[in-house]
Amino acid sequence: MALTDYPRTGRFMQGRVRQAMRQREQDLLESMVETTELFTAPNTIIRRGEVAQRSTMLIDGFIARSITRDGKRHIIGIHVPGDFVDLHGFALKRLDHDIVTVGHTLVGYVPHERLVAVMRNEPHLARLLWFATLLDAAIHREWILKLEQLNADGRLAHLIVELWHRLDFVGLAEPLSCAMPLTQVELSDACGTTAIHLNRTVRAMREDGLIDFSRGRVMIPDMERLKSVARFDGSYLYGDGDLFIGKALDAM
Amino acid sequence: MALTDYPRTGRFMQGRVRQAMRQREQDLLESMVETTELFTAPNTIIRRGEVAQRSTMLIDGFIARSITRDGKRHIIGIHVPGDFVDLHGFALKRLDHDIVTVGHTLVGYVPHERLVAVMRNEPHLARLLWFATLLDAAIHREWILKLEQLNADGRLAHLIVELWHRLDFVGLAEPLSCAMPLTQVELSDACGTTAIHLNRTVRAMREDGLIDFSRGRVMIPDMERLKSVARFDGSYLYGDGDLFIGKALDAM
DNA sequence: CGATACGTTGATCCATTTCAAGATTGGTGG
DNA sequence: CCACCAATCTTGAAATGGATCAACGTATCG
Repeated sequence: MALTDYPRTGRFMQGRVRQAMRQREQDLLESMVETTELFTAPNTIIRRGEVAQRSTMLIDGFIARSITRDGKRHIIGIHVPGDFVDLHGFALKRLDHDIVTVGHTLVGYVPHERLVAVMRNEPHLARLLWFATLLDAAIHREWILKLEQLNADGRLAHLIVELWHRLDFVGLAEPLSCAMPLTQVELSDACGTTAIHLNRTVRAMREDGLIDFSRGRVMIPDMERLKSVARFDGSYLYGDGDLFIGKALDAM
Repeated sequence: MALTDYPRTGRFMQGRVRQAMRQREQDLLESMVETTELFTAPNTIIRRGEVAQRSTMLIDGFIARSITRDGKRHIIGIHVPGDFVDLHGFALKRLDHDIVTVGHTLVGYVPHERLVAVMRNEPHLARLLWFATLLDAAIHREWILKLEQLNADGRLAHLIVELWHRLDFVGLAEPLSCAMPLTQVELSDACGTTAIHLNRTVRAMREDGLIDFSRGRVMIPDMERLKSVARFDGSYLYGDGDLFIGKALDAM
């Protein structure tokens, strides 16, 4: 997958409300990226508590939000290309979690002063940015639900199905597989289980024909069955399927 | 506690960035409440999937966000007076969860067309509203963390300490106690455990002198010890203590 | 080719669920 | 005011999912 053969912000809100963005706004957003940076090894882009002067657009690869407590790392969110990873850092100023790259990652940086200008002069685009942070919150809520509701196999299934859908929105999923660069330790950090237990869960699900990992990808032989293990209902992802949202946003 | 001896929106952002609101903005917000409604029995104000034409300001009492899946209810967030409970419903339009009252509850309704006007004419107040939804998201993240990190006693301790702090922000907490109208079943729905297990956990914590429930209140004999059981770090609540946030918001 | 991260396995212990039932409380109508 | 009903809280015993401790295999890469 080439890293630079498409606009750097071309995936923002793709599959969601991107069609609500006017061409002018798309160009403006693209021009707001001041610099890009490529990480080829795990790296903490922003640390919890830091005061950020810029926000990060994920262009390619994966990024996790993590918090380390009592010496143990916990992953509280995962980002895919097109995500405005720490847009909330603009209004919140200091973040309550770390932003860490996973595998090879290309990001673009948007200085906060350019966001200030958008807030002042581009109310429609500003609304779209607000909407983007609300989507994050909706995903948070689903994670809360899955942690309350499911045990290890369901949690893992849910994580995979969610990532597949989000990658599909931005054109990065195959029908029966998608990239999955997280290690088992990282998966366990995101599922709230021990790495050991997650490993056994993976084996059981593999033997059951639900998932299979190989070379940074996950294979999903039977999506419907995996969804049912995950009790997955994708409406929280607010995809384009629900055309109403875009219209509602326009009417704002 | 009288229900109407203070402005209906007087607690919005209190303890957070309310001091960043100009008097004009405070008056404007107050005038945006079209009607109020008092619930004396459990009630679902808005149902998941519904298209809302107004948002709900919680004036007094408690409200939970819940999702029912596989016939089991899960609580994914709890609101205290001053919270703009479903402000995100304005931009998201349809909600991904229910909004249910807990005990006696007084709410105010703000029609969405008045929010549209704010978006157009009041950029500073609009930013504050955005900030309010980002606070919600920060609380979501902490819930994810607590579910990944803690077991039953820690989760319950965390829930209580968080609610105590949020009530304290709006002047509704006593030094060693606060209102706690949730039943044990509801607490278990919010902690991701069985009601039975939560009951045993409550007993153990009571015997240990950590918490005690009586007549809709929770007593906290030793806040520091409870915080340590909860591994509590309140920075995610973005309280006034961090004056920088308000200033950052003004500079936006 | 050795270091280092990653994946795998076994055995034991503990937290939590499940099923089943009883006790307590609060509210309502007679 | 009491009787009764429903919701809430409480307890017991057995089954299970997951954590923990301690290894060992296996990629991968400089």
